[in-house]
Amino acid sequence: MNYTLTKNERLKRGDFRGTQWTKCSETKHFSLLIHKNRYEFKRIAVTIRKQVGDAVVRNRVRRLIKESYRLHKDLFVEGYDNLIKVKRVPHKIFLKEIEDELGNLLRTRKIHTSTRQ
RNA sequence: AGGGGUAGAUGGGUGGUCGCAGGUGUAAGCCUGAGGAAAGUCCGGGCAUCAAAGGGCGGAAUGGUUCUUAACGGGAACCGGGGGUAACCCCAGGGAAAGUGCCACAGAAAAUAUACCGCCUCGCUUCUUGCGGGGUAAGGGUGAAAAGGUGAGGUAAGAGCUCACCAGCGCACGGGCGACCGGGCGGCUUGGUAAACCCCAUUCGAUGCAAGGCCAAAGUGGGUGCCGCCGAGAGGCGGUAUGGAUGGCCCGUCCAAAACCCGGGUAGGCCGCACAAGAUCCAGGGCAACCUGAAUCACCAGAGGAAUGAUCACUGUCCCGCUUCCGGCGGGAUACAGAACCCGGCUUACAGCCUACCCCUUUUU
Repeated sequence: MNYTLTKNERLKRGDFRGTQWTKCSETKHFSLLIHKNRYEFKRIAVTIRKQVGDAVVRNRVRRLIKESYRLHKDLFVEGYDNLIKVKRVPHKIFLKEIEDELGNLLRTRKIHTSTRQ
């Protein structure tokens, strides 16, 4: 188990073109969309709309989500692209809160991935 | 001591652990990694492409003067006007006798002046008085603004009708590079609005790094005007001057026409891309903005659905409470905000703390 997040694990511009995303689950602030990729490993991307907050808040939320992914990689499934959409900004932007909500997001997801495989 | 004005600085620190991006290195590792505003995208430039980026019309911007600068709508000094006891601050600050338009409500009248009340006078009538004609902008009332202001003379009552001073206009003189200032003379006078159209002067080609250049999977070939005649067709001969580009339009200019010519270009990658109007410091010039010269520094952010993060410990600053001999303990606060080609400005946001100079008031001497 490694706690890294390299460039290959991030989605690039071409990965968004014509991709059919499947919405798996959703919490108060986030929603999770996944898509089977053609690699052996998992990848992640975070999207936040400009209307959600200013650049400082958006940066902080994205970094904390990436940090949570890095520390809990085992919760994600291999061979899938994960797109986390931030619908609105939580009141408390701390690592603990983001980790907890992301845990909830992934726990409610399980059914969908099993049916796809 | 209190209140105020101007200019500026700072934008928490140290260490550990887990990570990210770039550079370097065979590797281990080492080095570097957001801001004063990175923001708003409001101006100006560099750079790049567009057919030479040419002329005219249109359009846009600017608007006291002189400087400064790569350039500016920025900055400096000065002039004029306004505000403040003062330090100081604010001003799109050219033209209203080139023309057109507008000036709500109120008011008699809002621009070739006008007569509602009042004042004076004449006629008729008459007990008081009333009616009609004429003169009058001194007074009343309205308004943001009422046809120069104040005073004296003058008059039937009045009026730049006359005179003095003031304001404004014109003329020459003196001073200043200039905006303008000063005193003098003249005739006595022409409302405001140009961030209404407009006029004048000056400036501006367009588009922005998603500019643009190079390589290039996949997929796929493309172009060669029109008319007439001949010919089965391929094609040939002759004629016509058209088609396309110029990004608001026109002129002008350029490109293409018979046998072959050539690829263009998506995904993706590389470059553009950080040595630049560079930073620090010194000397000289200038009231200042700024300029000139010398020295030193250099891997010093370079991402791309977008790195610069997370967490722990100690600690700095400020506030509150408790305790109190220095002091200690507990709690809280620590802003605005995130590079996206790069610079020079402007504007806006900003917790706390600090510095310099200046002004006013009070007290003491």
